[in-house]
Amino acid sequence: MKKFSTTSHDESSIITARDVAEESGVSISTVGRALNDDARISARTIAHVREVVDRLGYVQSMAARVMKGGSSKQIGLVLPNINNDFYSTIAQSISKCCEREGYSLVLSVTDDNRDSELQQIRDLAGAKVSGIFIVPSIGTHAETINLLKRIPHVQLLRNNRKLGADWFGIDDKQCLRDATSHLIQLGHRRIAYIGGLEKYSTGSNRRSGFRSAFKDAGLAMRSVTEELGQPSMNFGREAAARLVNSIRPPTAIVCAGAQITSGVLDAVTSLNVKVPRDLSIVGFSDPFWCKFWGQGLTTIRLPIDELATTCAYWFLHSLSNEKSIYPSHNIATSSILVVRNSTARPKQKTTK
Amino acid sequence: MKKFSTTSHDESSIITARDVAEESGVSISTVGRALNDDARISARTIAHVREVVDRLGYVQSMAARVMKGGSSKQIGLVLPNINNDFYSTIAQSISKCCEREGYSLVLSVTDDNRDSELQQIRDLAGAKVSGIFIVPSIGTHAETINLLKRIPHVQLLRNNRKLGADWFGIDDKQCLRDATSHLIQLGHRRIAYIGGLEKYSTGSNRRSGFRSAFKDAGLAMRSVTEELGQPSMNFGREAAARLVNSIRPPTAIVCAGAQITSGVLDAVTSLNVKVPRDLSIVGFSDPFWCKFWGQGLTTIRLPIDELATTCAYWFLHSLSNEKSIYPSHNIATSSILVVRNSTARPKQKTTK
DNA sequence: CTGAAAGCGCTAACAA
DNA sequence: TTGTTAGCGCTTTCAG
Repeated sequence: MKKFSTTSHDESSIITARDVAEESGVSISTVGRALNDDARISARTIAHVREVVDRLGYVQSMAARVMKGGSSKQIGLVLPNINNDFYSTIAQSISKCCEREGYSLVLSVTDDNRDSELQQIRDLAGAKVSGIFIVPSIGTHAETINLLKRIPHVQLLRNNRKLGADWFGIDDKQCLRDATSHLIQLGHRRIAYIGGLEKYSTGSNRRSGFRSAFKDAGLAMRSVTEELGQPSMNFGREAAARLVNSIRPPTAIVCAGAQITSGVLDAVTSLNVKVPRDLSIVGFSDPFWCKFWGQGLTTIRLPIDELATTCAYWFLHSLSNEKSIYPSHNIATSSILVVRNSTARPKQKTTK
Repeated sequence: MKKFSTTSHDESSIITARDVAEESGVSISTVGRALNDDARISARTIAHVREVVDRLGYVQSMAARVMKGGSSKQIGLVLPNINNDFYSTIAQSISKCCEREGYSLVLSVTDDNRDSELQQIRDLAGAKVSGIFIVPSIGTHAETINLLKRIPHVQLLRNNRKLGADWFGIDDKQCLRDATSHLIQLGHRRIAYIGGLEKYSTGSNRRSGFRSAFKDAGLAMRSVTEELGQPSMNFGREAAARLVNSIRPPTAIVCAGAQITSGVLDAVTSLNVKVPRDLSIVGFSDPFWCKFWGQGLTTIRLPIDELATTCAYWFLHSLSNEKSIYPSHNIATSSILVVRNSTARPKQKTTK
């Protein structure tokens, strides 16, 4: 039998409900009930058990509870990465919601690699997480999809039709149409679009938004360039450099991705391009430093914080309220164009 | 008894080793052994079991393994927040290390709130995480400390003496001394320091670095101001505004915190202060956008990525190699001052 | 090489 | 109001 000192908790073996039971002279089930505020247990016993629990520093074993069919009270968050403002804001918001609702957050960073994604979702399944927030990678493995059939999940931003129907994202089409229209109205015609590959639902929607701005304006897309690639800073940097150094550089660039924007800004800064005199730029997403860039960067401000929070509460509540009345499919449309000083009329007319 | 279709995995109940055993006509223990590549199981059986496992989409239950005394293969990461470059870089690095070593990462965001910290560490203890990375809050509860006595953990950046001895951080004193010396050498004397409270180990070390720069230069700290507060953007903004609007504003500001730096830059930008003509600024930490600020922000570049990676590998290895030969206590000193264009000689001599 | 059985810590159904 | 007991799914002896 174990012995405990009253003040120190250095006892190396793990404290179980049984230890608490012995120490407080009741049975194991009484301990369990006391901790769950079971109505059948007398207030006096509850208080006593609680006192012993505190003294011994007992924590309930999640493993045992899960084995009995209980919830793990863990939620998975599967993201391409976490070291940029866009996703880290999402993580922060979701994390706080989970904490308030009594869940722990298991973070999986996939680097947009489907193998990594599969491995991590296997782990989440093994841990019997109660649910998963996922920004799906592309070419998600069939096994991943099967695994997710067994776990409540909600997609964020990107939308893979093979996964569950629940999705929260932004209106990608609208926000790129607004950004592009802004440039068109300023008189730009030779506009370049730098965005993610069409394999990403976001990439395809944003590109279609870009194109629809031309249609709205009744313009042909003659002098337009579209650069599609990985939604990474590197790709943005390379694409921007390529455009700036081309024979007939565009008079404006629209960025269709947060990390792409960073890359573009980096390239443009090192190449010493005068913005907006020689080139107008519209960025994507509005981290707080955008106002610092040059004389201020014109960007599409996305309500990612609200999006993540709304999504998190909806999801966590639908987990407890057994798939409540809420609708499945949502779009947060409220992205707005913040016009600062990186966009202006083009120096010279591009169409006569 | 359950029935499985060969192609679909929609069976709603959970697939256990027993299901695999039945389906493949061997015993449960054989399944377990096959999956652990036990030498005693024939290659043919292993292959067969594996095939069935893949077909049924079986995933081992972590809960059951943990109950048998196994490792949860989960690691906790306890941070004040995640929505800024500093901590999100740490999270990214640690996440990748954990993935490579076969661990999942449980993310806890404390907001520097000790109650939240306690709650989250209780959860981590309940989940029987194998270890914890923690940036401790201040005034950590005694119960938190007791809980951590039972869980291998390593502190990051901040150092609470009441917790375990393992710590990885930066040389806070050195980096602020370097930053301050730079300003002194440029001729500044009326220098303001904006940093975290002394309750934070980082706050106290950085302040002492600031002061030692004056000592090194043989200067009294007559015209110096020290603003101490929460290491938040808001505090940085307020402190900077206060200084700029004071009767005798400083000719230079040293920031001793990443978020404080953001706040200072924000204030200085909105107040339209001419940098470096009227005010020199040294920032803390070097996210990629620092080169965009004004003509480029002079900052202290910290090796946070390397720090986190080193720490993660050391920690994860010492978890498996039962507290290996590595030393306990580490400092990564290699922070360097990146001089850009936010620092210059002061407009007029402050000391005659 | 493989199977049977005990038990990890907890919850919940059944007794008392 | 409280105690007893049977598993949850796995690993790990000990027997074949």
